[in-house]
Amino acid sequence: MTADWEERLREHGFRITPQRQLVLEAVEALRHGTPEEILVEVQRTASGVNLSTIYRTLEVLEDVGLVTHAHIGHGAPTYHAVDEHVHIHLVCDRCRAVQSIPAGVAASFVAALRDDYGFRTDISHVSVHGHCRDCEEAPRHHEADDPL
Amino acid sequence: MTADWEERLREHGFRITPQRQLVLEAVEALRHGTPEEILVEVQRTASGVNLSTIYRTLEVLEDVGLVTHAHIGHGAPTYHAVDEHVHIHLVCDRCRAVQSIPAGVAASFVAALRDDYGFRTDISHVSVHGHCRDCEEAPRHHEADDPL
DNA sequence: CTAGCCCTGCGAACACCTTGCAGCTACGAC
DNA sequence: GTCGTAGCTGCAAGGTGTTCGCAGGGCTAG
Repeated sequence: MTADWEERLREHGFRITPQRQLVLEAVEALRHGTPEEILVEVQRTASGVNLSTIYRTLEVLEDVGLVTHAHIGHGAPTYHAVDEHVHIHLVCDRCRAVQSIPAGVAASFVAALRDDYGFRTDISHVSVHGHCRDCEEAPRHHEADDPL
Repeated sequence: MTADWEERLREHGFRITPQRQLVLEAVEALRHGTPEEILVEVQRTASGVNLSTIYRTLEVLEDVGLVTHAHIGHGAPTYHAVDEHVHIHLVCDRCRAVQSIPAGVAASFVAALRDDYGFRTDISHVSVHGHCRDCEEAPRHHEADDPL
């Protein structure tokens, strides 16, 4: 039996390799993962895998539509599998917390962008910045001096 | 006569320096500028200014509320003066074009986030990714192989 | 004018990502 | 099964964007 992801890679002329399988499994296991985190997860099984392989593999997997990425902070992007529910990231700029909410909340906004500007929005790629409930209620005037 | 920006800095205990003035003027002149672009603009007047000073100055100016930044691509953030009209960036992932639209378009979305999730959205900090009208109408299957 | 501390320039360091290359391996052809 | 080749990987070096430590200099209060 041939798994769906193998099919997907072959369709696009890519080969099936242990590394590609491991990266895909890592992404699914982590739900949200930076390339670095994915590397660590993959290395639990295969310690020899290199970071550059992670990057190249993620690019391939994204190309064939098995994973997507979103820019949450300003640094590392986070990857997740496509069969997850489509969601939007709410990023608190004060405490760095990330909250996921259903994409439906933005439906009318997305529709307005499409109708008024002809812009097709990739809503899962968006990250919304602001302040979460907790930080808003406790308005101390210093932002996240805890280095994460 | 004391300019408004000087007042603003003093209020927060910061000093007035030529570098801070030049950076602020550069941001206002460029309307959208990365730190690197701001450096170039500043160096047209004062060639000795260093990049690290740009970063530190932008941090100070943002702290006192004279400039803000938004993450447009995945790389350099762009800074702009706060007296600009609040706007949202529409980023086309295919042709890299950036379009600015009035923040009002997202009003109901922002309201929903506030009411349903207690999240206070900094809408000008958001960048929305997707495909612009032109790229959507000409669906060629290669993305921006022109290296910008 | 003077003293003190903030601010700046400089260089090194850091984080994140990409690239060139040599060897290995998946996979179609036989 | 085995062979050949092109695609893939590991490694190390390099690139870009950003931060930090330090020593000297300039802004400001007194």
